[in-house]
Amino acid sequence: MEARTNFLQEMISEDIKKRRFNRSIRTRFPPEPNGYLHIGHAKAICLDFDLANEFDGTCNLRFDDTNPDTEDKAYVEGIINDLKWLGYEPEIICYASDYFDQLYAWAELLINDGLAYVDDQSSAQISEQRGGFGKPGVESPFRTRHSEENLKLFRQMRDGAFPEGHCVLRARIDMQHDNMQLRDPVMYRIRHASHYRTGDHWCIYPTYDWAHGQGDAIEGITHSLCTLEFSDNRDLYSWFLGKLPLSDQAPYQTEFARLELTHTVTSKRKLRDLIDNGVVSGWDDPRLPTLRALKKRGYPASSVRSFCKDIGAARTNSRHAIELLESYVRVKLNSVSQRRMAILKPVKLTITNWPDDENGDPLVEWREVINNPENELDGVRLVPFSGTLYIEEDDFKVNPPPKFFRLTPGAEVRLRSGYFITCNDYVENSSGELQEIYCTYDPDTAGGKAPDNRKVKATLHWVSAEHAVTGAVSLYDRLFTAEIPGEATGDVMDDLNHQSVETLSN
RNA sequence: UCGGGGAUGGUGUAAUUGGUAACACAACUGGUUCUGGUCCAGUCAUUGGGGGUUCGAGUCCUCCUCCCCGAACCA
Repeated sequence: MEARTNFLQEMISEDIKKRRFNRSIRTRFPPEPNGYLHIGHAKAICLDFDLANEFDGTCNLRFDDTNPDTEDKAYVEGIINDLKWLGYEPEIICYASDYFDQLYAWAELLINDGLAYVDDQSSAQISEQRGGFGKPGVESPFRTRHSEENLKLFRQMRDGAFPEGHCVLRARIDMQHDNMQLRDPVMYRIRHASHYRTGDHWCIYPTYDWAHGQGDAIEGITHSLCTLEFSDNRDLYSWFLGKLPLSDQAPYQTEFARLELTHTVTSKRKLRDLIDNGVVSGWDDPRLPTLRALKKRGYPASSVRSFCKDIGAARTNSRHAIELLESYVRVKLNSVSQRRMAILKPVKLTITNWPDDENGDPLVEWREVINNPENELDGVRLVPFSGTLYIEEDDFKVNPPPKFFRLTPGAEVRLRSGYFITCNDYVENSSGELQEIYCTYDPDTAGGKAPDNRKVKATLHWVSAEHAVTGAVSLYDRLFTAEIPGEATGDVMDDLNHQSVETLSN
């Protein structure tokens, strides 16, 4: 795969060339601890970390924990582990809640500068006054409160004098602005809830907009990358930073398109619904696109990383075919996986001319089998071969369709690393189900090679009946039949693939 | 309705920044093969539409069309 440059790399190169920052490149990955990471986050993570690495910078992991109602410590730990599995190590692990004191102090600063005010209206009133697309908003009657009063009220908010919803702190920007984000956005709201890190120390919590850019500035972030839906927040991001006394050049925000994949969902709400409704077994169900699920399914982290690296970044909304991700997994697995033989749906196969050993029992031969045809260094293993074997039900057909190359009555095939066998007979039960297959083997084809160089059309997997170990295997398919789940009816549940898992055991 | 963003094959990303559409996935043909895997070869777009500038336009100008995001005390 060719590594192509994306617009973010060009942008950072340009900043370096123009010496936009007096410090090294610094990025951050800012998840909210209210769910686990999925493949969409993986793209953001790879972008944040790889960009930093590429330009000799660093990347922080910062938990955006400004909403005590929905966040939890368990998610923090889960996310840290998921990130580690993906193969990245943050420069530091930090939390928006680390900055609550600084944020509070800066809020008082804005109040003193007449740039923020306490609004006693309900959220419904504020929402209504915000106006709409093309309709300017109207100013709150509390917008002209004096700084001293605002400061007094804000401190009372902090000290728990008011119930939830009684008032909020708003930035004083412009109720007529075309960008709705700048119509006096809320900076603090009252929540009498305990926070998983700060406990009951605070009863006012900063909003995303008031916390995010400030956290970036505190950490010395240079490039704050996020997804497209935050585009309109960018002006607000810059506005806040422009009003604060910062010693470094302020970071700036750039957006890229989030990763969407066919036949799956990545919204936290939809994932949660699937779990809560018992459609899947949990956050790590192998049919989910969460990192812990991919891990459980056996996806190598490196293939997830190369996938993310190669899809790059752009500002175009798009949806990648899930097959592309799968192809990265296959490429990786094909090169590193040691092969083993297992029979999922067994049918008994007896070799009628197989010899006995000196005790009169069927001879057991230990055949040498290559572990990985892609890598000689993986060596070989010995596998027991005898006169009674299991082969895959699908590998035998009494009445073969055209182009069926495997075992049929009268046909000769190879048992991988074993012998050539020819089917002479088979037995079915009264209901026509296959019971057993009878074959003869050619002793001259040991190891699967014929001395006369005759070809055989198929090579079958097998397992010695006497030595076989039982087990259970789950075969997972995609969770949704539709490319875009829910596109037709609006409900993703309507597009569920009801055969997304098949568990076989014996 | 207003603001912001976007449009290159079946899918997604690229195009030395105005120089003759590349790479991957998918599909289809054929070949190889001790995994119907892998591998190899081949086929598959004149860039949303119109007009313009130019020797030359996916790249510049202009008009149009369509798509996405935004009116939480969510992030």
